[in-house]
Amino acid sequence: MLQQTQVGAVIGYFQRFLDRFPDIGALARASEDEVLQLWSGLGYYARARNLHKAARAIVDSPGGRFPSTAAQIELLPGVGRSTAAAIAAFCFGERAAILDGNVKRVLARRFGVEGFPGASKVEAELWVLAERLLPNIAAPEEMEAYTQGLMDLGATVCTRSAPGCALCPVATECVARATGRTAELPAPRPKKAYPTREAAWLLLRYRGLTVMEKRPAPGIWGGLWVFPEFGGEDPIRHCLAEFGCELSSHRELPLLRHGFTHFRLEIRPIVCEVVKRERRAESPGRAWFPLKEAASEAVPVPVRKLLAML
DNA sequence: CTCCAGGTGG
DNA sequence: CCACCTGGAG
Repeated sequence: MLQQTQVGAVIGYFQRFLDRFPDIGALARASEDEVLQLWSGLGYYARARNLHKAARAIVDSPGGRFPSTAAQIELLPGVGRSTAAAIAAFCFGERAAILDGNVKRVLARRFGVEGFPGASKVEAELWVLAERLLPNIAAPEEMEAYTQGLMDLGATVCTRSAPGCALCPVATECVARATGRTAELPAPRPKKAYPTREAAWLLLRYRGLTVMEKRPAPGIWGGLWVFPEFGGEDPIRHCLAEFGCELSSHRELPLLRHGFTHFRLEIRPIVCEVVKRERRAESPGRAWFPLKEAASEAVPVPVRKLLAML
C-alpha cells in the first residue's frame, strides 16, 4: 500500500484490510473483486491485483510459506527490488539495500547526485550508493535499525522542502549542504505537458438501481466498476440500443476533472431517468447495482463522488 | 487552480 | 521509456 502512497492515506485502508485478511491464506481465498473493494479509493489498483496474485502464489508454492530472501521475495508480483529488500531486511535481517523516494533524496543530497532520480542512469548510480552504504553487520538484528533509520532520515529530517540540516547526523559530509544546494537536489522531474481526454458517463437510474461496467485489466481502473462511457451524441438512443432502457429525461451534472500521471480526464456525467427496462441477458462485465450499495463496490474515486450526488 | 510525491511492470 | 491514481500542499 505504501508504494507510491503516503502513510496518512494508507492507515485506514491498512487496518480494514488486515481485519478482513489477517493472513495470506485469507487473502488468497478471497475474490479479486473483494480485494479491490477494500482497495477502492487508494489508487494504483494493479497493486491490489498483484498483492492478491502474490498471496495465491505463496499458498500454491511448494512450501506454502512466505519466501525468506530478497531474491525470492522479488519474484512475487508487484514486489520490486526496493520492496523486496525492505521486507528481507526487516523480517529476516538480510543485508539488502532499499531505495524508496525518501532514500533517493537523502543519497542525492549527501553525494551530490545530479539529474532526475527516475532517469535510468541516475537510478543506477543511486543503487550503487545504496549498496555501498550498507553496514557490515555483526548480527541480522542490526539491519532493522539501519534500514528504518535511513528511511526516517529522509521522511523526517531530509525533507523535500526546508530540510532539518541542523538535526542531520550526516550534515558535515553532505555535498548539497556544503554547496548550498539542498533546494536543487534532487533535481525535479522534467516538466511535460500532458493531454486532456474527455469522456461522457451515463448514470442510469431505474428503481433505485444503476448500471456499471467492469474495466479490463491491465489498464486504467482495471478490475474496477465504472459508469458506462459513451461517445455518441444521443443518450436516449444509446440507452435504448445498449441497455434496453427507455428514458423519461436526462440532465448533465457539472464537469468532473480527474488527474492521472500522464493525462487529465474531463468527465461529463449524464443522469438518465429510466422509465422502462427491456428484459435481456446482461452482458458479462456489466451489472446493475442498488444505488445505496454501489459506493461499497470496487469503484474509483470519481465514481464514488458521482454516486454521492445521485 | 496547479504541482507534486510516490515503486513496479511492461 | 511510459503507464498507473489520489490526496495534499501551495
